[in-house]
Amino acid sequence: MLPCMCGNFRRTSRALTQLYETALRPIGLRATQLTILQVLGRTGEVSQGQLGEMLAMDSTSLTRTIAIMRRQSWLAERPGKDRRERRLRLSSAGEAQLGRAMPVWEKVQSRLRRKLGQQAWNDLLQLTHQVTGLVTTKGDSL
Amino acid sequence: MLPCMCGNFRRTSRALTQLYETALRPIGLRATQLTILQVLGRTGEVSQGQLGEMLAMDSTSLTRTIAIMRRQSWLAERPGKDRRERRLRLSSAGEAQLGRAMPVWEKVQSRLRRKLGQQAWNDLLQLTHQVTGLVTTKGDSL
DNA sequence: CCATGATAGATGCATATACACATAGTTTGG
DNA sequence: CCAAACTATGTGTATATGCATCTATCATGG
Repeated sequence: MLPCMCGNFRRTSRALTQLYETALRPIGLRATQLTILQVLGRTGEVSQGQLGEMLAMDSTSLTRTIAIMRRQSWLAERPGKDRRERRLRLSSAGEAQLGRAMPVWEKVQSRLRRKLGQQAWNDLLQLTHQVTGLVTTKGDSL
Repeated sequence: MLPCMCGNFRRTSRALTQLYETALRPIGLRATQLTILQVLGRTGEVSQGQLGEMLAMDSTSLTRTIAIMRRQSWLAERPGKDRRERRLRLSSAGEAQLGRAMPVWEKVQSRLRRKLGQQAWNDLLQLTHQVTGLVTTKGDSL
């Protein structure tokens, strides 16, 4: 058991990413890309900066990932009233890709949930969410 | 709260990585590199493949990280009896770097533990370890 | 001992990701 | 209305990471 919380999370993320990406490989989707499709599917149109905040990801990092997803025609964008903004949403091809991904994703989720047990599963979703909130809160004394 | 366990872990990893790397930046150490120093400090000499297994990381990915750390002279290596293997250990400069990193790391760990509470902290270390084990076990029905 | 198949690590390629810095557009005090 | 400060995103650069594939070794059955 690594004593470092960060090292632990990074290791588990690598393991989970391999699990999910192995399942998603046949439909040509990476873990990050699935997350973006899922978030946009829920929220509708958001700016790149808002998306970065929701994902705890540097919004300039999203520039490259979005470019890749646009090449696949999964995303549509338009400028906002503030013309510096890129407002992003799923294209119809993006909705279709999300539709192909969901059954695969649900199967992986289910198998993992069964292995872990409902209690540990719920605890993990809650705790990881809590940590993200604690760590990303502005002005915290961390 | 993202519904995807993988997406959740990846997001929390990004947040934690920023927290830890901000603290480690003054001594010029990345999160992955700290983990490798800590593991080698504990285990002594191991092969690249063994290290990859301990970190749930593709051992060929380690080739590049190890090269970077060797440029900093933090690692020493020698071939094993099996001459395909690279057996790795900390150099004295690596031990010194680990020594510089530990107080910084402990401070970040403490602050986060205080914020989270001892119970959540322990639960997280245990649960993340469990997930890693479940997901990386060979021949699992996942 | 040798041909075969298996394994450890190296390399090419692609994505993920952060940060520093450059740019364009916005906001605001005067 | 304008200059200064601020903000959203793009770009250059570096590390992180996985997979396919290649090479050097090793292990094993004849």
